[in-house]
Amino acid sequence: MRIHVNESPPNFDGSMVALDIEMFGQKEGRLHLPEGTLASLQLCADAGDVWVFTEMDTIREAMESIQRACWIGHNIQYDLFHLRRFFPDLVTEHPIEDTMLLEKWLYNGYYDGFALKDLVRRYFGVHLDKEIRDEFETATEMTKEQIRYAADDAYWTFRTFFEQVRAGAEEDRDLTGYHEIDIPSVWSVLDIQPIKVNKESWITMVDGFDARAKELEAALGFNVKSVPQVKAAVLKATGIVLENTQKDTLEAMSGEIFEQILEVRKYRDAVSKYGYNWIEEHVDADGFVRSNWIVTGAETGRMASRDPNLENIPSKVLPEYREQFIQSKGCFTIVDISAQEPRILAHETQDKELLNVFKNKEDIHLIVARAAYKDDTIQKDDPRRKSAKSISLGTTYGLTSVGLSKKLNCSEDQAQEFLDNYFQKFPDIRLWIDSQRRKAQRDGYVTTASGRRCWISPYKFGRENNAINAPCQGGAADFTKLWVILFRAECKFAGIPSALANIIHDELVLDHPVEMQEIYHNLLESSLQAAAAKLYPDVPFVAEYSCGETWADKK
DNA sequence: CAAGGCCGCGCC
DNA sequence: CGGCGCGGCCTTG
Repeated sequence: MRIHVNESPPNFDGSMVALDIEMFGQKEGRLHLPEGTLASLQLCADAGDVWVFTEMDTIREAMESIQRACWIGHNIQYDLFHLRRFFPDLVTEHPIEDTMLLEKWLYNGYYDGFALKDLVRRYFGVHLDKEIRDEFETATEMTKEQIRYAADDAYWTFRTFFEQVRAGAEEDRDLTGYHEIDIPSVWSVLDIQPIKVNKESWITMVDGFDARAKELEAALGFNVKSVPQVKAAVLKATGIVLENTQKDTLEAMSGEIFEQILEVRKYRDAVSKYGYNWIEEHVDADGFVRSNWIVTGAETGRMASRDPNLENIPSKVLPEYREQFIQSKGCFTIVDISAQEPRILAHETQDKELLNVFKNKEDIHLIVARAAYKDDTIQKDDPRRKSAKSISLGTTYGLTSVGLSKKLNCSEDQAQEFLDNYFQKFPDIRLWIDSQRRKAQRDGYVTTASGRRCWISPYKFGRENNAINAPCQGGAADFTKLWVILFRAECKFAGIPSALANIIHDELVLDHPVEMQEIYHNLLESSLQAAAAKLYPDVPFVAEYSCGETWADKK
């Protein structure tokens, strides 16, 4: 391999070019923030030469030289994010490939390492040394070794991509979903705007939680976060020997001590997980939060969010938190898909009754409640409707009577009866569950609506449940990704920004000027229906829309 | 003493 | 009963 440093780039028109950057001055956990300076750009379009550029003007020249090429990266989202900071005019939507996303498309659930190092080991049996990477944190100029290291990454990214394509073809794998869902999603997540929080109000709120936790904790006299201490205290106070100290377990008990423990824990967790530290770490000087979005975060194909995770901000337990997320452009539009997973279950199972529930625009949880309890008089406000939610949800998780009985705090026999009644009403669900389990056993994988393959490890505990859950959860992820892709395209066509500020699995949050509310509503709805028509043509999809000043302003 | 396993829990 | 990310406790070497 020849390394060309700061030479004039060749003609890359029409090529497949592996692209990789190195950055100076970045810190762990903050790689996704607009921090650090560009150290170098490496390009590789054949296995013989790598072109390394270390000066801003030669990097610009190199970026210009690849405008009519397809870019290949390993986690190219990272490279594009930083290159766009310095050369916004040269990093607009462009043909790309990604060896990490492709590897996940091919083998998610089969392997568990998806770093370039892992791929190079798998495909070529070569060990890549990554220790030199740490030097970039404090360096300001590249040494010979660093240039060599940087060149290696582009070289191996290039070779890996073609090896993956070869392997995929050999196994007769369909890459349509990778190209139509995961790859365009890179542009979707690059497009997610920072979201504003009310820092002062957040701190005041946490002050209150902290004071409450301290007061209650002092009265209890032991550490509620310590399993041994909680078990000992409960034993002493009630004589009960606890198997675990989980929320569900304690909630099922009656007695003052259980309520007190849960109360302290709630506020303790609030302060430690979403408290002063969260503000300090994640709220930038401008009052905005910038999360790291991961296109394929879960084995099912779901996205993930970290540093901070914006998908698990309390909403039910302490609704005050979502009030601290505030509009910065006028108002939020919050849209979520109603009963997303049950709709996908209807598509997967093709159960006539279940399909009819949605075709007739009926309330799924109410219908399930009436079936499970064999009582047609149940109405919307009946508590049994809420229990039925656990049955609907549980189906997609592979629930058993044991799990359901714990959730509903009833006997196993009773839970079994509810399930029997449920499957009697929706017989094809049970058939589908059996067929998924057999398929996972026979083929080693199940698939989602986009053709995404979820490998089910035969050695993993609970694999039968994964076989059922993966198509539902993964199919829901496919849907949301496609929805956002189509929505972005419609916004682009309309000449307006996509305004996307957060994605929470089946919910989108948009931050936009008040007068744009109607147009965004219309574009969200038309892209939603287009995504549904493509992936789930036989099930009607319905979304609920809200507008307001904060994320808590949801119907 | 740091590292890592485990538990517990927030969201969907 | 499925999927994540993350903080704290507690054991390990």
